[in-house]
Amino acid sequence: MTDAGKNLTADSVEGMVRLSVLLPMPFAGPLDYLYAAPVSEGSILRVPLGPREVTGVVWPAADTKRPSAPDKSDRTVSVEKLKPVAGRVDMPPLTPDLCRFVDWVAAYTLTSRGRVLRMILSVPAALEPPPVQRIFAPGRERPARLTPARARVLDAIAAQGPLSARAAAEAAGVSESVVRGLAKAGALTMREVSADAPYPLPDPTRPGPALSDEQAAAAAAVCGAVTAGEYAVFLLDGVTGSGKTEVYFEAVAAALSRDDETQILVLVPEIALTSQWLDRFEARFGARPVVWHSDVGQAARRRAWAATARGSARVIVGARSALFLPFRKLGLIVVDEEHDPSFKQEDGVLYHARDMAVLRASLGGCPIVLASATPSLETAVNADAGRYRRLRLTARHGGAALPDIRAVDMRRDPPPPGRWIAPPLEADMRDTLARGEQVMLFLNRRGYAPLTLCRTCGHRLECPHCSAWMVEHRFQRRMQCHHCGHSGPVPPACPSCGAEDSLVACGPGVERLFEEVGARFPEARIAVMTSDTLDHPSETARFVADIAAGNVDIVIGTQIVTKGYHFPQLTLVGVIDADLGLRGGDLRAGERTYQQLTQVAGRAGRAARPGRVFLQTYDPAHPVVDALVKGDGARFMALEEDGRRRHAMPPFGRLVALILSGRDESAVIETGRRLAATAPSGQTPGGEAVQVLGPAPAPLARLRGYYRVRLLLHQRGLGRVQALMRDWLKRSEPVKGVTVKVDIDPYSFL
DNA sequence: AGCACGCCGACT
DNA sequence: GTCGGCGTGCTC
Repeated sequence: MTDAGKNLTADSVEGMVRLSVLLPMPFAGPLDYLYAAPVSEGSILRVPLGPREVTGVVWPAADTKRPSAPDKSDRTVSVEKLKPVAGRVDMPPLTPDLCRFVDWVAAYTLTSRGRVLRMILSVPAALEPPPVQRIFAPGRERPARLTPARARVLDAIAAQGPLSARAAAEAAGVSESVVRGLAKAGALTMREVSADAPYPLPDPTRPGPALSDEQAAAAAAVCGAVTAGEYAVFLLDGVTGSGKTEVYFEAVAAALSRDDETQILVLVPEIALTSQWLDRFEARFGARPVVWHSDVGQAARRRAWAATARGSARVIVGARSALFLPFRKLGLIVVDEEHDPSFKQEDGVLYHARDMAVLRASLGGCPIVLASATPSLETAVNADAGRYRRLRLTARHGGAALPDIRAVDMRRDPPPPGRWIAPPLEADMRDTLARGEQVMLFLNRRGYAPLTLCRTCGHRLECPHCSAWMVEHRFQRRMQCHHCGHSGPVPPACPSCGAEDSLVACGPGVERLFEEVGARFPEARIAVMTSDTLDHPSETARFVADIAAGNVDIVIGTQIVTKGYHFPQLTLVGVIDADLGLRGGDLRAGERTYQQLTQVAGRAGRAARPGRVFLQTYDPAHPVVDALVKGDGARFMALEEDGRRRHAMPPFGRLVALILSGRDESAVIETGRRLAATAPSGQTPGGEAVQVLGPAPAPLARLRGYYRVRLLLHQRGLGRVQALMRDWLKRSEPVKGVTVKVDIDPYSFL
């Protein structure tokens, strides 16, 4: 880094240019600095800020066509106050379309541009020179004393080429001091190289699998857009097991084949990013893609970020935050399982990665593929309106049949008291196991039981920080809050009345189901897959390999098992409580449950043997259950669409949630009152009716010790709501100690 | 976001 | 008498 501008005098200001620099902090807009020469927009700089030095990005001048209102602090700071830039960072500039993307996301989500830039510059270490590694190569001298240990080290390096001290020592079975000793004696020479070896390149010329006619047609459509390098949105709508991945792999191959620079981003829900997915990618392209998600360690993140910015990373697969990587030349985006609710970021900057991915593709001028067996209503409506091009895959790959789905009426065929598997499911489990096939039981509830109460006084064990029940985790012998992570021992007596042996578990969790299955099927080998048992990726890989190898008879799992896995011997799926997701009445409950149950059902019978799915329900006539049983998702989604249209709910209207939270309950309530008093009502300038509901206590009225109140704005139309929201928030007097979060297009109603 | 400045309690 | 709690406020 240079020190341009040191000892700056008043006169030399004349020769300097003014630069707008956006900092990765929650400022309203860029700050101005001086620099000796013009610098291209997107360049990454070091600039002084008060007593410290920070990283910033040279920002394009405000674009009046952008949806954002101009920053209030637009008046220019006088030249005398400007400080000179401290230096430049050795990294290619952010591309103009990435800068525009930051502006758009900030304007859309009502956050500052600086906060969005912070998501881009998420790995400060990547901007520093890459760490060096010391490697040892054969030297000129012959060692004076060639001990056996020394000889083995020299042999290892002769055979494998230059090695680090650790690698050489390991290969020779000696300690690192032997290696250093050889270097000191001149028998080895030490060299410093960048620790970041380039990522292996995926090879698009390797032959792909044979595609069905449907797959080939879909692949051809996407590849055409990739080759043309034009913005286009495809909905790849294929039943579970139809081979959507193979189709978009063809598009990845086409993008890789364009030139040596084009980059590809594949977004997947975090839990679908499995070793099985990576193995498939490697089998197709001969190398693993660059992986990006929250569990990737510090060093790997730094390397992935830098390689993306420099263009040497060609294919990046990641969770939603990968959308904010600094690509140089994006040629294709894929959003797999596009309906998945986990694409909605629920804290910090609230954005929907699928929607923002479409925006990024449009700004970057590249095609995007949204893939799902159960497309979201939003995407389906866009496809029907012709904005997206729908590509259908109607048949399972390799001729496998879709599973036979039936409802088990729990009123007619209830399980015995204290048990959760109804007789029809239990009978089929026996038959399935007798045939040597596998069973999966799905219950989206971690722990032993969702509720523990006292038989004597009726007291319920609640989290001290949240309005939520403590969940017993019997494997760990602890009570746990699933919202804040608070945990404690299982109390020996009721904390309220003191009665001993009076606490009873109510309802099933996967651990309780495990107990029941163990009792009913003592011979069976059972695996429980939840975020508790799969907290390390290596653990997950072991479980998955074990199941795929047929070493497990019954898999019990939460939603973690619903995606991404392919277990050829699995033929029976039992959904313990198909009604679970339908309670609570949020806007998308029906849609989400339909999608989730379709995905779990899709785990059954993916290979030669046909699959069966049992849905245990107290309401077999419910449209969701009915649609699944009849295999008529289209009718269900049409019904859902009709309801949303009638009520002008998304995707035919807009919702914005305000979440107020603070430690002091009365201050939070007061904020709610003030916001309600100044709430917009009537019609927007565009003639769309708006209405504000609330304030009401949030469904989790207390979370981590914070009181939470919600307001919901509903606009009966699709006009922009941002200006209206900004005005509203400006009109309302803030209360100290209370934070107000704005969630445009909320998904979760918690 | 940091980090300073700034005004009120328990210690050398 | 100081050290230090973290509550506002500024950073080009």
